[in-house]
Amino acid sequence: MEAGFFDKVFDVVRQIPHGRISTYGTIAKHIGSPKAARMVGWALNKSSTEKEFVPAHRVVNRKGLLTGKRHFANQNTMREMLESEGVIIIEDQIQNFEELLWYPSLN
DNA sequence: TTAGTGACTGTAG
DNA sequence: GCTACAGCCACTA
Repeated sequence: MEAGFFDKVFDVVRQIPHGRISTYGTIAKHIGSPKAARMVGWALNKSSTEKEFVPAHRVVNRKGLLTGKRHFANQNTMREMLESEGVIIIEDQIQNFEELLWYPSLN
């Protein structure tokens, strides 16, 4: 079995530390396809079917905007989960976004 | 099988 | 700074 694009995405996303965030492009680039950022979002959408929890709420677009919140059960879920981790969000926009941004490290 | 769609990003004007 | 377009891969109908 080879890890597909989705599996790689899940693996990277699960490495995001508590209270930190990352972006679709950063993850896609880490996997090897910077232009396939869309697929990262697609994978996260499917992540709800994964047995192991995937912190999809820690992944936002490059502006620090919660563009994926509408894919959660409730549109407040994503913000609430992030806030519970200490992330400050105002109108779907992550504050101190650049400081919280986490870059995947090569294992 | 083909066509359409999607939680995005980088480049160009 | 903004808008417009192309590229990327997988899934569904």
